[in-house]
Amino acid sequence: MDGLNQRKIAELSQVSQATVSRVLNADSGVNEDVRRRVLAVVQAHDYVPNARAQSLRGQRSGTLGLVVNRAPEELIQNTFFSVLIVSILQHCGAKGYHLCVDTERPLESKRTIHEELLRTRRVDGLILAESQASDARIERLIDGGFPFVLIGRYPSENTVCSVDNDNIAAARRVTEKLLEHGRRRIAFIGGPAGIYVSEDRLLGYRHALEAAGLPVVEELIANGDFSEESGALVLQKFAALPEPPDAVIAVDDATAIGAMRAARDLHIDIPKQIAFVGFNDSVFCRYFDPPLSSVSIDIMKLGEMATTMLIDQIEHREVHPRRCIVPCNFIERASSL
Amino acid sequence: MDGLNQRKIAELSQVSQATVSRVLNADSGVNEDVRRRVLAVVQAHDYVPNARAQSLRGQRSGTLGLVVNRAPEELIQNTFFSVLIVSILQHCGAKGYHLCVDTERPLESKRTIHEELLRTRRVDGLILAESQASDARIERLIDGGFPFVLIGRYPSENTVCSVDNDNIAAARRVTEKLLEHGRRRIAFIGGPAGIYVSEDRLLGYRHALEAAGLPVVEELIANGDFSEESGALVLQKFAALPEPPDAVIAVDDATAIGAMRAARDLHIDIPKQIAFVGFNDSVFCRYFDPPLSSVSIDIMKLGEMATTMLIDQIEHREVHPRRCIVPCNFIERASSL
DNA sequence: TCATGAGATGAATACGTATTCATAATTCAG
DNA sequence: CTGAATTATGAATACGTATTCATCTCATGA
Repeated sequence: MDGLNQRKIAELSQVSQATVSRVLNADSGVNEDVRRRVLAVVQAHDYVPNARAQSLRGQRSGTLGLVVNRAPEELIQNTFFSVLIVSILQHCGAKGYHLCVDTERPLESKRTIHEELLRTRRVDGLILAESQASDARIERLIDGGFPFVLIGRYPSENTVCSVDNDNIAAARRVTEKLLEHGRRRIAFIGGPAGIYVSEDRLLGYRHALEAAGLPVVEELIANGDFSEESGALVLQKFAALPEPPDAVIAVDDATAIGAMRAARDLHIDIPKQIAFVGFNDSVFCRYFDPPLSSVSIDIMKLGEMATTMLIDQIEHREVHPRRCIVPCNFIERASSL
Repeated sequence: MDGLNQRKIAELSQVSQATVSRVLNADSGVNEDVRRRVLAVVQAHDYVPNARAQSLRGQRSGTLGLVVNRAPEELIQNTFFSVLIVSILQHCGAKGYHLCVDTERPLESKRTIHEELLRTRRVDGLILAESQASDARIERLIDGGFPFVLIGRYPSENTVCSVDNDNIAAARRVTEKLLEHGRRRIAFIGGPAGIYVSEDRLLGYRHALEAAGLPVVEELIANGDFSEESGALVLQKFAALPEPPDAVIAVDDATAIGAMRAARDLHIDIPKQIAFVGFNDSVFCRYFDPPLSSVSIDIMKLGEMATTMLIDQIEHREVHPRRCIVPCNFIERASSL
């Protein structure tokens, strides 16, 4: 154990504790001899200042919080989360912050993790990666004036700092591309109702069809639940239609792959009879047969922007656009050519 | 902003700050009326104690540190990391701890992240997920008497708390299984030299061969670097041998898949002419053609044990076995049948 | 020579909590 | 009814740092 503090260093250096603090913080106005003497003692005893005391005194902890409010399975399956963490971690480190990660506590505890982290002053700000963001908890953060950045979308966008993919634009681009390739009955498989990612992608799909003067056929729009099974089920329904689709855009790679397998099982030729496109560009997309086209999301960029925006807020710098959009990249592979 | 503290609550409740503290900490010896009065004020003003002050005063931060000392690419590619975090997160939460994640800082900063976190008292203990653990930094942690748990292996095992897979046993089991299936020239593709995971798995492979009375053929043992390319390269060399292998165990799924693709490109029949087995049981294993056999690692368990052991140390409980081994599970798929 | 100011340093204080110590109020045994 | 034991509470202190305020020294200029 240490038991070492500035007072001890001060004694050993024959100066006051205040001077030790000044030396350590590179404060001006300390005699060169004294500075050297103190530093010598500090080094000799390998003294390290106590971060707890610093954060109590300094009113900042130097720690950012990341709240991941998703089901464990989702966190594990999806690389989104790990890439996000790595990205945030890198940028935190570069700017001298630490990162505290938490998931929402179960209902048992009254206090939200947001409060637990922010209101107790454990962290200086929060990055929220929530599945559904429209939430009373967020209102409380706004009311409290706490610095936070939302990854995703939020109804009142000008109030809240947020970072998001250009889901709408990306889905639109994918749809347009499929139209270019001559596909005419393009279907869409979303996630559960209310998930904004799914809604936005559906919106982009609609936009593209409307812009092309094509009807939006409601029977070609279905909901899954981000699982392979749900994709397969939906595809079977699609295949049973009098006029089955000649292309499927899925909200998710897993859904896309489920649908694709179902199509293969029905001996439907991919991509000749039907094309498939997923979202996320998961590692396994290129291993599939045929390789699955997918929309690659720049998660590293997402994390970078979120971190930067949050730190800007914390350090009272102007946060330029309150909402930042990171463009996606459509990776075309054999499944949609 | 809050600006709320126990003194203010005390004033409003017409008691002393000490009493407020006692009420909040469910201390005995406080009059029921007073308790109710204080609690009413606390709730009315939605007061939350300041964690910074608590940790300064209480000599504990209630936060664990997780240090991930690996290349960003590795963290992103491999699900190991994200699963580990999720697991640790869950068990931290259950026991009332928070989790601070950090990567090793670049060399620029003199101070190790270990020191940065532990010595500054930012966290109460550390979980180290390092690629090569044998390190002077660890010695310093031991000397300092800091609580920490190593994920992986360490030379002086009785001194250090560690959690690990049974890499040796698992590799041995895989090899034996392949022998059972009639494979006789089994090759092994490892990672870069010095990575203990790779060394342990190689050891298990050797053990199995020796136990079966078979020679360990050095030309069937090669090093990759956890990448597909390296797997492919090694396989091409293997294929060019006078007597090519009839099975390949790779240290890693990526390596295995690279090798498998190379074999396919050479029109070698899988698994008839050559079998493949990887490690990690990545999501994409089952999507591959043929589906890749792989050793599934119970990362959730790993995280649980590490967290439990660390918290036991921190709370001065006896830590039963200093080293815990989590068994792996061989998932056989078409690639090795 | 003295007043002025700059420069260096120590003393004191605040950050917000938990805990010890002292004290007042109450109870109990005799 | 008194002294001792118990209980409830407030005052004081410590955790370790950063910063303000006061003090002291020394040089400079008139």
